[in-house]
Amino acid sequence: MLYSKSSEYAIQAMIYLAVYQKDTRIMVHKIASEYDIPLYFLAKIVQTLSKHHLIRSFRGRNGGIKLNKPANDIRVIDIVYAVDGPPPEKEMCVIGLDECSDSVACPLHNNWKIIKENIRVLLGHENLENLANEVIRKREALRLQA
Amino acid sequence: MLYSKSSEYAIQAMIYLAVYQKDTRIMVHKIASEYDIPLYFLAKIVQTLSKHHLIRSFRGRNGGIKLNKPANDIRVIDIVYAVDGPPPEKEMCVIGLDECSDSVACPLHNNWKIIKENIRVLLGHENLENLANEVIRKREALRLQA
DNA sequence: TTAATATTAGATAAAAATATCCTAAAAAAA
DNA sequence: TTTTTTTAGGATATTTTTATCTAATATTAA
Repeated sequence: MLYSKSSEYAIQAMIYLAVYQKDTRIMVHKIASEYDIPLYFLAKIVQTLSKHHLIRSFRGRNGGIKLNKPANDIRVIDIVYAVDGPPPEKEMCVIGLDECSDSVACPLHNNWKIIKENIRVLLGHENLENLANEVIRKREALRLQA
Repeated sequence: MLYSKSSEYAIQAMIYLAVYQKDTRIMVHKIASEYDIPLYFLAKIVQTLSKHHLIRSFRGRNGGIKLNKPANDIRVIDIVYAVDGPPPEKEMCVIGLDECSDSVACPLHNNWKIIKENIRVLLGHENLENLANEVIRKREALRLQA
């Protein structure tokens, strides 16, 4: 949609950590099976997150991973940039024309610009704490309902 | 971004047709070199567009392709759907959680919903005639400037 | 110290997207 | 009719993304 499958998995994993973490280490295996993510694939992604210091990882018995910063200090966009890499220097034209800039815009340029800005704001604004709280709230609502 | 490279090329080609077409046939080769699209790749895409009746193609000398409908009757979204296929029945959750629907939404659901709707509206609203006129207007402005 | 357990890391594989090649078919010009 | 030109279509190749496997390393428990 906007980020890769890898980033999608990464966001899921990070939300999981934010929801369940009370300073305990959580196994990659656990997250993978919970969210149906291929284990070894997630393991790779976790390594990337670790290298970007978004999480800390611990080997061996009682090993696992945990957030490396307070959840409210990690934004969705940080995760996406870590996994997919930062966005290209010069924003690509949405319909691939190279005579496209703010001054000489392609015909869809201005409309897309607004939408892209909205996305950037959304991903930059949401932090893991908010998202985790949302998830918890929803679960609770579902539980009471049943 | 939202559509494949193939769709991007297709949009470019269709805009080209809308801009230059005066019922003349335009060679795929011409479009490919103009926009730096791999010729044989574009040829494939053109076949798809043809099968979806968005263009008509003619073989042999003086052959080429042309729009199959008035430019104002072709929307960007038609091109994207033709090339990438229609969108999936049930909209995927943007962060891949499957307990996600309007009633039980994932934490980013509602925000994304608005953005996705904006995109859909934009692509569904813009037609080739508008875009072609924009391109022509911009070119003219550039020409006068020089 | 040994065994069990989790991540790390490197290699490999499978799938999907993008790109290329070659021959055929069609159409017009010579 | 023959040649030239242009798209059509099938096969193949390359690249990128996603997924898997195996062995190594670190850590803790027994």
